[in-house]
Amino acid sequence: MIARVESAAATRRALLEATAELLDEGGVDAVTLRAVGARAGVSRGAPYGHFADKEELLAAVAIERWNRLADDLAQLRARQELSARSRLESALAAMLTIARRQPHLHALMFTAPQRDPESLARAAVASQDEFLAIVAAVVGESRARGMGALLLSGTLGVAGMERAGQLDTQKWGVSGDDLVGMLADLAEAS
Amino acid sequence: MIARVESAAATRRALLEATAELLDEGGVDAVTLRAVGARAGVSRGAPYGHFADKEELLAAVAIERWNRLADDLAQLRARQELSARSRLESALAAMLTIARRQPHLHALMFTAPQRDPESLARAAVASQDEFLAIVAAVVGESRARGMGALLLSGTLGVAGMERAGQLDTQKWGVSGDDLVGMLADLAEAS
DNA sequence: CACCTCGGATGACATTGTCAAATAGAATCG
DNA sequence: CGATTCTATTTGACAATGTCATCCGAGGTG
Repeated sequence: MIARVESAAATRRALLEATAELLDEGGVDAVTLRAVGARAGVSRGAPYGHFADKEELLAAVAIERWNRLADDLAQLRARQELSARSRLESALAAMLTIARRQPHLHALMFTAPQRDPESLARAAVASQDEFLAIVAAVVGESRARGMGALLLSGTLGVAGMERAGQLDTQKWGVSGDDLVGMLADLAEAS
Repeated sequence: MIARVESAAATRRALLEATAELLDEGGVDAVTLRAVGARAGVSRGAPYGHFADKEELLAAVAIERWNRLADDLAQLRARQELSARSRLESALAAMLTIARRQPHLHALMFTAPQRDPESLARAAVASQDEFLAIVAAVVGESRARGMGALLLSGTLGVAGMERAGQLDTQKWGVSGDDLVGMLADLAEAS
């Protein structure tokens, strides 16, 4: 019955990809189980064979993105030809890029599901740990945790301001990129 | 027809308050037009006499909260018996308090409506200007805008991390309050 | 070949946002 | 004072949606 589990896993994968696509294209409102099913080539009820409900399907997409980010950060951390500072800048930029290119997905990554809030938080830990290591290379182990939390929050805040349309460069005299640059400076100077 | 406008305005007010209550109690999913109408003592269709659609009703609640925050910050700015530093700390704390006590409303305040994104952004400007003035009293006019953007983003980010359950004090060695304290230190030191 | 297992399909239902039509009650005018 | 107009509100209706109970059908097993 290997064909069976293969096909079942393929369906699950198609559902996740269809969900991610619809999310990027039209936001969370565009993600209806019927649309997901149609795009994945199955029926509207198929998701219930793989996920408890719609929220869990969305959470699964967010978790996958967290895992991919962890991989990206791990690879970044290993690039010793870069300075610690530029690795940090790249890490911050990577997180900001998600927010800019996939704003709805990014919002989902920071939205705790009602049913199982732990699953999302657990998926985020791997990325956070990689990020912590990158920060530690700049500020040292002793200050890494506090500074890491500050940089992570700061970047999330910049993403949030941008998404809300409240980071008018004319008004503030700085762009989102400037702000993450300031955060990186802050780490290096500490 | 004074009685008319009074009663119509009263209905509008009741709708806004019912929406805010339901939002606080059960999140945005708990805000159904039927529930809003029931709590406000009107029917499910009554909101359409005052708001274009559900989104505009929710945006109106967010706008009201922005306006109230602007008032609070203006009052805070006028309290000259406090040091500039403690006024700044209070301002940051005020914004974090909204996120903690009314997380769903706070999220709405940073969610641009599809229909009229400008209305929300415009309502936020008053608060931002008050905040800018409070920051300027600490860092001076020249650095106020850039630092203001950094502090505002930082606080928003802390709120977001807390709401997502991703600001584990054990893991990071700092609390949300510690982080806004770091932000205030940062301003003062600049 | 009969049977079973299980992913997937389908029918059904309650909930919801939305709008057109109907209603009522106050304001205005003759 | 009576007729009319205006407008906030109600109600009926409908399509879209999430969800579940039930059914189907293709593998694999005896």
